[in-house]
Amino acid sequence: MQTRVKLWPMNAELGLRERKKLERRAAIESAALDLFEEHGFDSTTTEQIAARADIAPRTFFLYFPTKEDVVLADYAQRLDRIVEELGSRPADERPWDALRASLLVVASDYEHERSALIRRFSIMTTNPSVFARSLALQAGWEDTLSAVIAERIGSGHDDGGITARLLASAALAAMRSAIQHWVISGHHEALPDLLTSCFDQLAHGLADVR
Amino acid sequence: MQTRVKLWPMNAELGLRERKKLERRAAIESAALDLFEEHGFDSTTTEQIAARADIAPRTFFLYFPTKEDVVLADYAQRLDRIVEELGSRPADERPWDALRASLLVVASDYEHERSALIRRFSIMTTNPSVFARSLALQAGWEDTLSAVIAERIGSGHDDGGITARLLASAALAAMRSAIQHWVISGHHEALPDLLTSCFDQLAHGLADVR
DNA sequence: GCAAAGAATGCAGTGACTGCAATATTGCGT
DNA sequence: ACGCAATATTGCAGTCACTGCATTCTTTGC
Repeated sequence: MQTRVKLWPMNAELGLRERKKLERRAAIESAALDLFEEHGFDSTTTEQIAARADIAPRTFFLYFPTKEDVVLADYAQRLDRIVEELGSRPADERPWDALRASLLVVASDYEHERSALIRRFSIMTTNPSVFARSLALQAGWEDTLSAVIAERIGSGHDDGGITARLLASAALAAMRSAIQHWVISGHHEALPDLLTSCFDQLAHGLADVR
Repeated sequence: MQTRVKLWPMNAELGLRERKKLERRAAIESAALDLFEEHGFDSTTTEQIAARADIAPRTFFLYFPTKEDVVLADYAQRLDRIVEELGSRPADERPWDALRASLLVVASDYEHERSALIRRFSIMTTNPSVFARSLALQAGWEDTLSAVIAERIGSGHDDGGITARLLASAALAAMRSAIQHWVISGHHEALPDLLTSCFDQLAHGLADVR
């Protein structure tokens, strides 16, 4: 068993330039999260973040497009991970099962990173603009996933991709529901179990609930 | 058969004050949408909107919390309509069917208001911040709907409301998928039909797609 | 008509974000 | 080592959404 920490992916073969960039990004991120926790998201200015991260105010925006995005800096890698997993699933597996398996990977990442996530989530749910940005990024996930799924189910299902979109959309809805429940219930149940149960409920018996 | 126009609900019994407020709100909205179409959302300032609506710049923010919200001014009433419909559904109907029926009401509203909606949608999909705000508002719908559904299914299902949330979330996912497809496919198919088909796919056969 | 409640306005900010021009740092060939 | 090209950082000046507060108008109930 191997504990995967990976704050940043291994950056052995990267040049000095790239490595510094990664480091700086991480420095900004951690400075920002600290400040958000201390003074709240709204009361923290990008200048303060820059100061603590030892960069010029202007430089902040070379690394993050908005203040909100700092809180959600991990989203891109999460999506990569999902897509990667989705690509490595057997071609004859049903899309729904492939989606379930792929999202489970992320769910267990989440489970392992609990404490770091709680920070982010609490900022996210507290602050409308961060929350909104988070949903927008997830909509991007939906686009990506539905494109991958559309490719998977191929031209047999030539419905303009609505089935693929629906699959992706439902899968992410399951994910959000599971996470939401996980968070508000104080992480009693394991996230992967919750997610599995959501997927099951969606696949069977959604219409049968009374 | 009765055509329901209702840009604003009938405001016969309202006092002058309330009536003026409604009018002003509508004036701001229409001024804003015109300007957004002419010059784009980003290049339109709230001052310009105020100028065209004949109000002081400061007053804009008495009517709308953000510039984004002008584009999404109808969302509150849509939700009201859904909840109202949901409340009038027979108590023994299955939640999923009740949700379907309620969202169909809004879908047919949408269908009838095509042209007005296209304006909004094109702004929404073009502009990230409007899109994000739209998703945030829909998340609010999800909260409301899942609370209503939770009440409906009662304490027999005492799972902390995750089933209710999942139902609401899936229903809205169906709605979004249907709308998205409706918009990008140029409104060939009728929105209510698309929505029905999404609901059906979700309820049966989601897991069976290959 | 009058006083109290509520709405509109003006003013003076704050802070996120941008374009641009100047400067510093790094990578690479010699 | 050295210099040159590429790239990253910085500073500056500006725009604009949005806010609090004090002031002025408008409506309403009497």
